[in-house]
Amino acid sequence: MATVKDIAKLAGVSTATVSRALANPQKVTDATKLKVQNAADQLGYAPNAIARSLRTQESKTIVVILPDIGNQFFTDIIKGIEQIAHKNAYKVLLGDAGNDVDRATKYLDLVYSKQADGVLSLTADLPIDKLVDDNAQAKFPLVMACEYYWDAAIPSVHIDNEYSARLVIESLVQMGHYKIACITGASGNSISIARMQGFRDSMRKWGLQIPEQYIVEGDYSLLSGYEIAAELLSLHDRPTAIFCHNDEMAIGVLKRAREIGVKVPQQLSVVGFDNIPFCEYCTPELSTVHQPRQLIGETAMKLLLNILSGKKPNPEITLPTQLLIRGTTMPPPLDQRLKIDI
Amino acid sequence: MATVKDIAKLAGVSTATVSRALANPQKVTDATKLKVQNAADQLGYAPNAIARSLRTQESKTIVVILPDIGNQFFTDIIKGIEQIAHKNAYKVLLGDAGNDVDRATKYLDLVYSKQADGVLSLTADLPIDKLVDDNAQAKFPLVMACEYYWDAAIPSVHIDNEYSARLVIESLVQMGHYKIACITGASGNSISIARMQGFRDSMRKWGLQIPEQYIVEGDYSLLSGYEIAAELLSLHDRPTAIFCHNDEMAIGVLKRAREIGVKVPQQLSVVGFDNIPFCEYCTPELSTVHQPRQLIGETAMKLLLNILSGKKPNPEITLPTQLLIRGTTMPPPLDQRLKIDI
DNA sequence: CTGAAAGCGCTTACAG
DNA sequence: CTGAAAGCGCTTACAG
Repeated sequence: MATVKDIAKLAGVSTATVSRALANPQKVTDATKLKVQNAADQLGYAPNAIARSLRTQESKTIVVILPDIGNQFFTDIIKGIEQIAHKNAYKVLLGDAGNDVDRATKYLDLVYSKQADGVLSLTADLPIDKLVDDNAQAKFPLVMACEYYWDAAIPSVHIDNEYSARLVIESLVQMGHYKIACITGASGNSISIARMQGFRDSMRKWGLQIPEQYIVEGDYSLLSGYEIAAELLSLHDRPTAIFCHNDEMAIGVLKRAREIGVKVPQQLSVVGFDNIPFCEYCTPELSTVHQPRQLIGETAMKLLLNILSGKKPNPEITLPTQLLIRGTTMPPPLDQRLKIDI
Repeated sequence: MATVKDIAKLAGVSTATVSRALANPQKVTDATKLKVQNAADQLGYAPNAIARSLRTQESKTIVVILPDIGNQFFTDIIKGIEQIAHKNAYKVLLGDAGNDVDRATKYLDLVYSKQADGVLSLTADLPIDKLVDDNAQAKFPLVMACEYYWDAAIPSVHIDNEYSARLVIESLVQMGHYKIACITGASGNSISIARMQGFRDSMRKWGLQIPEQYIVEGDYSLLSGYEIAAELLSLHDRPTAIFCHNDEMAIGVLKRAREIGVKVPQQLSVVGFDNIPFCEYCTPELSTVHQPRQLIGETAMKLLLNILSGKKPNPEITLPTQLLIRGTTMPPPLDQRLKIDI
């Protein structure tokens, strides 16, 4: 492999000039620029990014911590991140945590070992003391997307989960539903907590009860939706609607309902969250909350870029969502319909 | 950030000893090991991987080139790759090509810039001259998985696509289908070519014709299946079965059939390929060909590890598949059934 | 505009 | 077992 030294020799200049000619051509005569360029081409020169990193103390790489690469939801977010990153000459290292805190934490080492300049985390399932100091300030360039911490000053990009959940419940109540169950994400999950809050607030506003067994904890997988639906649908007082905290679980519910002969949406309304591509390919098509995923990724990356260049970024950005009523929701059977004056 | 120098000072030894105590503790007295260890802990030392890379000339990182991160199919393959990589102290850089040759090619630079030691490519949509020299030998540590080149000696791990396609067709023919259409991947795609070959061979074996308009090129997306199904199902002589070269397209076909009132499987059989998780959540559940995805990833990574450690690997490994007949296939209507003696 | 020199933080033959 | 020294391949103040 050719190095700057080889080019210097061939072009008859110093290594300093080679470096300048390649990186800052305006700092060099046209003649030398040409000489160096030719020599570099002739030798098939490829700069050693490792050596450059060591010298400049930056890797031009950021690491994205992904809760689970198997989750469709993150696809467009990553596309958004990559687009902005590449446009700004940053490389993206994707770290899949496989839903494991320790694996996720491991990726932070890349910053300390100087292989990455910053972190864009799509999970808040990380030990907070590794991220922030005693003043709740981030220890290194860090941005959160989708998830966030309540108690730390980490810049983050997310939707209004509480409000979006209220939209869902309002819509169901307007249709006449009052027996509404909910399948959540893991118990500590910040997103799920906010959606739960929105759910509870909305129900309280209408003076509606939530039986304890109507709230069940899932794990965002197809299977958990499928299994929990079995419980929910065999309840003595069966819910007429199920609000799932993501689309995968909702799709699991649809399958179970089909198998045990509960008609969707006539006997059961189902709402998901995220609007992954498969929603429109379900039978019936899944009602859900659309998130501007690509925009979330782009915005988060721009925030990180700001931090990386030394600017103080806005600490928090909230992006809009949209309730999509499709085929899995309709008013409940007449005898189970809420009677209120609207 | 503390460096070996700081530790050396604090522990009262040389930097050479620090390096040895940390990396090869057996080459050092227990006493010094302890001193160094303590000093390192006290300073919160994190080794600079960049400096180490520059010195050792290896990054302990491999890059995986992904055709499209949006494709569910690759999830488990990546899980397999990461598992073996991490177990062997290699980091994995995931590069999403977004179905773009140029973007895919860009990731090869990481090897030349010394940021990665080798490449594991999940796509063959790459300029071959960038990969191999005039003797068709790989220019750097490189392994292919799933896709491959016919004309280059690049180690690869894949299934027998031709044989698997024959399994599908045999099964359909046994049921009595003879009007079998096919939705392929992009025209140059090695996998799709092989599956097409298997399809043709099988049909020829039974003396069955394939009308030209029964073969349509898709792009492995939900949407392309959905759109192509509209053409296929409006044909004057409609096929009784459609073999899709992946599950996404098959799911698109299911949606279209539902919309225009073609009953699956009574009036139309559909078979996919890959067995992604969503297959079992379709209505009806999708018949498909199962690929041992995680094993493909693990095997490919082991192959790359072998190359990285200087061994000559087996050039090619074929892994078994399994035809899964589920709810989307059954014999065609009696009047459209093939009459043969089996 | 150009060059000589130092240095980023490690590791590793080479002596002792 | 330990240390002094060189060097991986760059970039960048500092002189000129």
